[in-house]
Amino acid sequence: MANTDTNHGKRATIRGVASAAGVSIATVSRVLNGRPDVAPDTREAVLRAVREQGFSTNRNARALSGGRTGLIGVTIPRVEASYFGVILSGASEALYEQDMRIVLCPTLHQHEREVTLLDRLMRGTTDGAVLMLPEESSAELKALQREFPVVVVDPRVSLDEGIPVVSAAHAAGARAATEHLLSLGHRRIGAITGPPEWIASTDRLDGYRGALAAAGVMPDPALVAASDFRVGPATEAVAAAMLDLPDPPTAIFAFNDNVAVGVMRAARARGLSIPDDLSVVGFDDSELAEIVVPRLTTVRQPLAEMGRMAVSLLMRLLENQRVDALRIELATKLIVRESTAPVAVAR
Amino acid sequence: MANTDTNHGKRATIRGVASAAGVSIATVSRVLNGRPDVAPDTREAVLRAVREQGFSTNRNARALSGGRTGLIGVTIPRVEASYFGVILSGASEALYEQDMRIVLCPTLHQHEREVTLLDRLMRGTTDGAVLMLPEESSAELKALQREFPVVVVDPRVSLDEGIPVVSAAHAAGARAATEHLLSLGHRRIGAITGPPEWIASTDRLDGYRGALAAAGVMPDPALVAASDFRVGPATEAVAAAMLDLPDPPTAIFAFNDNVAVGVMRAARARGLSIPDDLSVVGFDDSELAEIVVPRLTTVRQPLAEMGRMAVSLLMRLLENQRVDALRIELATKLIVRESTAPVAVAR
DNA sequence: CTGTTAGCGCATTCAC
DNA sequence: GTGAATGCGCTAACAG
Repeated sequence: MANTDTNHGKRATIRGVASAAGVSIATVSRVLNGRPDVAPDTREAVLRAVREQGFSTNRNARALSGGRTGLIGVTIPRVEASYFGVILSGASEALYEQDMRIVLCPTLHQHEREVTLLDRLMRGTTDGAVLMLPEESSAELKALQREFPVVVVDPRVSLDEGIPVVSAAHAAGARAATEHLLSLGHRRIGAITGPPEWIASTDRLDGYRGALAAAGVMPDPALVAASDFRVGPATEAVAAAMLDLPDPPTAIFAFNDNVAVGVMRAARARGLSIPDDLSVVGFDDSELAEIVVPRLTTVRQPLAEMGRMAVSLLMRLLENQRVDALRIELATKLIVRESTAPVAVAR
Repeated sequence: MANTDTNHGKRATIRGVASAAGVSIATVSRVLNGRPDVAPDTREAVLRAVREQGFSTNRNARALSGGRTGLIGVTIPRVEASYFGVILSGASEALYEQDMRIVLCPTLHQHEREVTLLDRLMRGTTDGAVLMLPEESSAELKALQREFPVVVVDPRVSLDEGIPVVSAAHAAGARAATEHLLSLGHRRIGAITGPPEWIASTDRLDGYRGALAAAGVMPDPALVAASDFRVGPATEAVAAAMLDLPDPPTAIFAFNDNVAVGVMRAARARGLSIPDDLSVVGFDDSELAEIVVPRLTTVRQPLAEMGRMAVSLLMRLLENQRVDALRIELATKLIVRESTAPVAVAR
């Protein structure tokens, strides 16, 4: 069966290009992969043939033969949550630029699905993976990472060294938020954290306390409470309790924007005006921040950047095998809007 | 080089399984693909070997040889937008159940990227694709669809017949929203649409007008205005203009939730209370709807269902080649919250 | 029912 | 510098 040089029927293959250019497929492969050992004219001829036939390499074949699949797995708890969506978006842009594509794996926060999915990803479909908020333990991740390039983004709990991870500078962000409040004259500054075992809680708490200490403000344990990170009655109740304190705070630093919304609702329910009676700072700079009235002062996490950084780290892992900085923290930024104001003079 | 039966080094292959089970690789392939023509004991033996070796088929090899890749492309304008995220989430769930995976292609609303991405998807990486809001013309889509199974979700403009598409029942949803307002006694009901060339605008407008007509309410052209679908000053201005009419509406049907937020802001700026002075209905039931104060009455689109439906349509396309219902409209649902109330008696 | 034989499209030694 | 040959892991006709 002679192969037709003119691609009329099916997709162009390397063979067609080779014969059109009057060279062997090996040579075509070389120029396709940017090898240096090809004569300029030969390269030229091949490229022309490639162009004429609209050829592009079949990734499956390449994967089977060479190893690389050009696909990167991304596990994500929930696709519809824009928080993760933004990280994903950053990662996807970076990958697009590298001419690689994403295999999406929504885990729904279920450990079992993570395991299944990762297992599948490893079975030749994918060159590596970006993991968001995995429920895996450090041990599992470490074992995984031994046979499969992986980087974790925004881990929920503290991970062992040796596991590549990129996250936001929680402590620094929290410090900035607290300092902002302090600079407005607030001294009784409440903090509503997330789940105590999460990094996002502990690290931000460190920043909060650090800022207070640096300003010589005595921390009041009554002004620190935990909540989950969601909007809802639970969060509002926590906020309410704090506002009902005998000596209530004049400002509250909510450890994420959802919590901040809860605080605002609780305040409204008590007839407190924001920011006049109570200043509120959030964390994340989610879409909420612009929607809410008044618009929320908050700490922006570089979510998209984290996604980009994760893939660039992963890419280096795929090549060098050895990278110097395995753990990366990206700076946050305080976004001042309308929910914070100088503390009221008379109270 | 004799292949080691015990898989100690690398990943198990079909060959290893075959020799372990004492059969040929062809037989293994058969049971792997659920072919009926295998003796029960043979099948049993093979399955045991598969289990013992922790074998699973290399998808690249299968793709190269057989055709199927087990991958479905999904183009999405912006991953971080939860509107699309929810559709994606539905699609991804359905795909997960089918043991297929998503190759994600964010297009950023750029036609050029869509073309590039689709081109790549077709080059053997993917078995078919789900397209969200493509900028492609009907002609392009039709050509595409000829050589590549594709279904469009939530098209922005009207598409030629023959192109498989799943969308929400815009008109019916709008009718329900308008009827709700009518049942509350409203007669002067404004409508703020999206871009006039979008289906979401025209179809919903039909529903709005239909409901009005059915109730014997004369439509007032002054009560219909267009906006883009985003939150922002432009939308607020449109709403403001309508509220400043000599004979303003007592209710406004915003064609999506973003616009509804704009209406609420414009109303607040005029000292109008919602829902006492003005009822507002949105469309989409986005996250906003629950956040906004008062919480928004709106028409819920079955976004996740649309995603699921799109893949199930696609699956059938991949098998039968012929499907009866190529165009599917999913029902919407009116969600009544706090932004609508009976029309004020005295005005 | 089961084994044999060919490739799928490409990357990759090796020679030349 | 370039070409011929070999195999990646699997599916798909064919035979038997």
